[in-house]
Amino acid sequence: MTENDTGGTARRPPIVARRGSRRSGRGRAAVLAAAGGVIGDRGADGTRFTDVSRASGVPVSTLQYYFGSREDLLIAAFRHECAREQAAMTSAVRASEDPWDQMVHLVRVGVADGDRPALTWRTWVEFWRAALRDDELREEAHEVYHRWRGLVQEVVRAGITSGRFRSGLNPDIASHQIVALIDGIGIPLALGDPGLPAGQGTATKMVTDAVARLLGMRPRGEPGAD
Amino acid sequence: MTENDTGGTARRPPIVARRGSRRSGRGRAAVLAAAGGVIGDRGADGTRFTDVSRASGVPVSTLQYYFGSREDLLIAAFRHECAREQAAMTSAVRASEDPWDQMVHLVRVGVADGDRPALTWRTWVEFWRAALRDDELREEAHEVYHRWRGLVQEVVRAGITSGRFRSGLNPDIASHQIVALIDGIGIPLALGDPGLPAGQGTATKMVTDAVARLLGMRPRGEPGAD
Amino acid sequence: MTENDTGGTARRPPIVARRGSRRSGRGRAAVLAAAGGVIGDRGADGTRFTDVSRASGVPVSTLQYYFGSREDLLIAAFRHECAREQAAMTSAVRASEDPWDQMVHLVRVGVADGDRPALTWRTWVEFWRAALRDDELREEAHEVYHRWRGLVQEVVRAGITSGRFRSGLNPDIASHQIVALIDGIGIPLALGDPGLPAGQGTATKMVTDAVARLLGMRPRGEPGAD
Amino acid sequence: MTENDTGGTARRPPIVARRGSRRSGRGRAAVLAAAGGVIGDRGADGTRFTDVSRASGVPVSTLQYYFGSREDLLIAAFRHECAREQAAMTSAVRASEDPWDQMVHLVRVGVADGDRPALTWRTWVEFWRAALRDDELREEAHEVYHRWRGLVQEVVRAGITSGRFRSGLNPDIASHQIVALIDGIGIPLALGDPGLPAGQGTATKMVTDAVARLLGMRPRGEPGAD
DNA sequence: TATGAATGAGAGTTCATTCAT
DNA sequence: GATGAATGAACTCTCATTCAT
Repeated sequence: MTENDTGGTARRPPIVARRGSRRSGRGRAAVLAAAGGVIGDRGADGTRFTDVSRASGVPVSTLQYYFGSREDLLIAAFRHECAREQAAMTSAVRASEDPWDQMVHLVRVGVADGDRPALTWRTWVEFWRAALRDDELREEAHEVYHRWRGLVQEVVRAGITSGRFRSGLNPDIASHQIVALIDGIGIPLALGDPGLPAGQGTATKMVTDAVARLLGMRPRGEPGAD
Repeated sequence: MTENDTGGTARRPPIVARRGSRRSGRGRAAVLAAAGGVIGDRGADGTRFTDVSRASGVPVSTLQYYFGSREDLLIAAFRHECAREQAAMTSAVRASEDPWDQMVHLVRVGVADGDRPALTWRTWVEFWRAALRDDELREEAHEVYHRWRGLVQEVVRAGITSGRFRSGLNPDIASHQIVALIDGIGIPLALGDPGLPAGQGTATKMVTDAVARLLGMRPRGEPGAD
Repeated sequence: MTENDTGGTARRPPIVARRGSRRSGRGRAAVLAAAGGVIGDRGADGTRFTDVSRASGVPVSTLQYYFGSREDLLIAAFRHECAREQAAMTSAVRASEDPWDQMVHLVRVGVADGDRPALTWRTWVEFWRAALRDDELREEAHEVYHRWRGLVQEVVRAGITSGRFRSGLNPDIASHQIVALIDGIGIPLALGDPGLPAGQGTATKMVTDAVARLLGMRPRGEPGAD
Repeated sequence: MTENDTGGTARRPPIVARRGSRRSGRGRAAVLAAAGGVIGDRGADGTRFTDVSRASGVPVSTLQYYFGSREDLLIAAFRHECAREQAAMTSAVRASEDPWDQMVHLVRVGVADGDRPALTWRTWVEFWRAALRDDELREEAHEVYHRWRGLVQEVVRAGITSGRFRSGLNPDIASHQIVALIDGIGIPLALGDPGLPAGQGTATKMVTDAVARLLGMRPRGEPGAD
């Protein structure tokens, strides 16, 4: 991150690399989950060692021993979250054979307006914000979006091939548009925008509807125009 | 002991109310512009009084005299930016009579991938991030989005009436979808995503294309489907 | 914004509880002595962290680590002084068996116009002043005075029983009167009043004389009136 | 005072000398009364220009124009209080011809445990505290105590002459003892000591009783011993 | 004469980090 | 490997004061 580069050298212990170590491995994962919660709660910049320590029950100096600097801890936590999201997306695609169904699943998982959408999306906003100014995280973000759009493109291509989606579709462009729709709807969700049509799943429905139209599908499964 | 009532009443000088006053008014506006720059540059949380002081040439204590606390300064800066954006949007609509042209203008202004898109969008990401955890800013954000979607809805309605857009269109839902597309494309722009198709204006083109399809228009102006 | 939760929980390190710990315990006691000196010298309100740091050789941040806030440091320092005074009083009583002698000792210790009376009394004035507006210190002051008067009352009772003091004496009232005499003479001592009859021990003599008369004793040990 | 000698030269305008000026004279007196209240309330060290400004309705810069520095304002306020006290004492003596009655009046006025003893005594503690470290105020304090004891001595002498008080009495010493009793009882009063026997006027009674005994008088007016 | 605007100095506090077990 | 103790750096904020009407 950027702020609070309070003097001192960034003594990053080799532990960070030793991902697979049995002992600290468990601790690490638990800590990362706790850290993710704190980030969603207080924001990345507001996340102090003390907070993660309280949330995880691990002493501050141990956290530093595990992760190095505060910055490294935050990065690790974000990576953790990204990996979870990635896994969810992949299994969403695997849940069906039909391209449209797959797309619907993807959108549902992506919009995530089921249980507590704000919390999820707050974390994403934090992630963007952090990635803006941290090279490592920006790199991570690029990869995450690359994979994410790759997944969408696969589905789009399958849909074109199978004739479910309109033929003139450019999968790359479509993936950008679809991902933009999902991320874009996340912002009012994160902010708890009272202007959003009420009702759980409304955001998902709006996005699904738009995606159907972009892909040349009717939401009800009727043959698309074009 | 007693002294040092750090808490207590928020000593916000009356300046805040006196927006139009000659002296401090000028100073304030200039400072806010400078602060906006610093926020885009270093992030809101990374914006120290010292930074704004350096950027504006105004002493730190004077900044505090003008705005009260650092928090208040940030809020004022964000409000300033929002007002600018709002003005740009409104004049974008006024630039034409034709609904589709108006929509194209709106998208162009909104996506803003002309000169330095990253800088603009970084500021927006900062704004969202800040609004997540500040009540005042969240309120402001809701209003900004309310007005922003209101503008889009007007255009959509005009387009439906004039027959340029497809008839079954729900203006409210459409406005959510269109705004989401624009915000959503802003994220790769902010992050400098190398996966974005190269070329200035590409993002705008992708969004315009998607909007055309959502509205039932062909980008080239051919009669829309539906 | 969110960060900088200056308020929140009072991060007072557990050190406070662990009085007997070897390491910090020593440091703490030394610091408290130094702080007491600074308070007498510059006044409690004029006592900055920097001053105590200079006087004790302990860095400012360490002082905060030990005591928490400046307020807590001052309170701890006052408590330290009170404990010392209390010990001196108790041992003054133990120095003799005869009630009148005990009383004389108490007055001598209390008036303390031997070496540098001003310094001692300045600290007490500071203590009163601080206790006026701090609940914790006021509580402490009440306890100190309670014990202090308790001691006097014991001696008075013993004197009544032994026949040395006049019989109609109310020990409670007498203790208030005697303590008032001592505290009251402390004020010109603290202020270096040039109106005080010259000579070391004069203040003690004046108070002893008054106490003798209140108790129905002659200073020289002649049988008292009443 | 001592603290907060924040740089800058002590530019004291000549106004301070111009006590009698018609216009500002009124303002000055009102301000001093207000300042006295603030001092009793928040303590001298806690008394900021802003506080006095709020309490008096006079702008900060005007206060500075009137009194010069914050220190000067405090000194003027204390002088104001001392003058009031002095007047009260003098008129207390004038209220009767009989020395013992005069003494009783003096004690009553001095102990002042009628209406809100704590407030009055808090101001005195503040005065002592301030005088400890300010040469001008210490000088003032010496004068105040000189006059105060002078008054007591006069009464004592009259009492000796008239045969009301015991003959061996040393008026100077007696005045020190009596003043000490009064000031000394002021401390538990200022601190709201719960150990003080309850009931309005109790403190006065205890002091009067002690004074009677010191002077060789019985509280009931019977001929004193010795 | 009186007052609002502006500013410099200094203080407390938070927090990441280093060091020694 | 893990952790408590100690400390330096930086930042926000308060407040008296100066300056210009």
